[in-house]
Amino acid sequence: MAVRTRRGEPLSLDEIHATALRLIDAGGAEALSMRKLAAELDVNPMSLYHHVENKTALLAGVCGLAISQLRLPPDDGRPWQEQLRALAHAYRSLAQAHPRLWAYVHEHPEVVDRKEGMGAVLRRILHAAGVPERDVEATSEILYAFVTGFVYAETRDHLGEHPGAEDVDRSYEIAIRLILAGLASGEAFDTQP
Amino acid sequence: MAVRTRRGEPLSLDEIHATALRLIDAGGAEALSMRKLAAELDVNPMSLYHHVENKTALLAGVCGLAISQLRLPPDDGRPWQEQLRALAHAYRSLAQAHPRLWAYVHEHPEVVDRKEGMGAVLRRILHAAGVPERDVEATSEILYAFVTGFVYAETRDHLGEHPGAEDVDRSYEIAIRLILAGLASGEAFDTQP
DNA sequence: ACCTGAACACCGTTCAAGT
DNA sequence: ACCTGAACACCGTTCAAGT
Repeated sequence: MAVRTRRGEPLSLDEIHATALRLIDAGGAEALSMRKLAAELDVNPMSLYHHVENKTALLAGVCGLAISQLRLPPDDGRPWQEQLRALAHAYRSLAQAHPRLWAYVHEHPEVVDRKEGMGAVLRRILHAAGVPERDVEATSEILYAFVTGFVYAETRDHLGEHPGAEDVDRSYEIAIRLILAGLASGEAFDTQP
Repeated sequence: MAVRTRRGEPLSLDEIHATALRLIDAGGAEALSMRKLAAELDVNPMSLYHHVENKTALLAGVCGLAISQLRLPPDDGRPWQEQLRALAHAYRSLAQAHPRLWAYVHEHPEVVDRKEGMGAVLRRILHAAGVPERDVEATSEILYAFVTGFVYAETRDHLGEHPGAEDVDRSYEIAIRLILAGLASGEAFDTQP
């Protein structure tokens, strides 16, 4: 719409990422094309390849940028239940900020390193929650899948409409409590195979 | 590879669906193209449009076919825990039979009617589990998201490699037990907003 | 009725050439 | 160094024409 006054000035990676994110927020990652992005930047499509290896790398870059904005809750003295809530809340907030990008992240798990960041914090919390050492890793992956699955479904459902805050937040509260109660019971881990 | 002896005989919708499913099993829905499918059927690409409205409708058809193979556990007298296990098991088995198609289903939730089939059975079980009436619907969607999120992550992780049955099945068992224990505790539902 | 060939409007990406 | 135009190998789909 607005005519951009580029043309001449150098075209930075930051500018590419920012514009790509804007297009993804508007239409989803599947609607982003190198050619449309170039048009939005008022630049020849092929110029992009000077700053970015290919489309996959571009998308990975944008995802990495968003992921780096996840503020992981610190290891203060709070009970593990509160820390787990805080972590889930941080993740959900980020997804809600860029729901369409987050859908892409969920569909391309290879762009996020599960071993660092969220994974490490999750494992620490599960340890504090008394999960047996041998099950911490598996439980971490399970909870990651639960929370991402829930947030994916939630953001997808509400992409068109307004939030409808009331019901959604109650759903979220129930989901968190189900997980906390399941963990606290300890019943999930007493197998002996 | 093998030269098909079509050409002349009429080209049925069933044949199209079956061949599409085979291609999806091999390379995923994103690798399926109308042109490749036509080549595999030894037919002009445009002939497909005589049997199918477009690519989206074709994929919806294949998904519907797979979904219809879900054998929902009957309402026998078993305890709700066992029925929930059976339902989750049925869903997971189906996903494991066609993991790449199932990824597509997960990424396109509009192709499955959440109100019927699994949803109805889930709600019945949750009712039997003592979930308060007002929370049955929300809890059903939460558990659906949890299970699909887990199975999606699981099948995606193990698409290349062999199952590695031991660890995976233990993970699955922990996931189920977490949910069962969370539900049984009743702690998720005693809010008063 | 069922199939087809040519064509249109898109893609991502390579490569040789321009400044 | 950075950008570009033409070209290649793909897409989904429309439409008028063939049997």
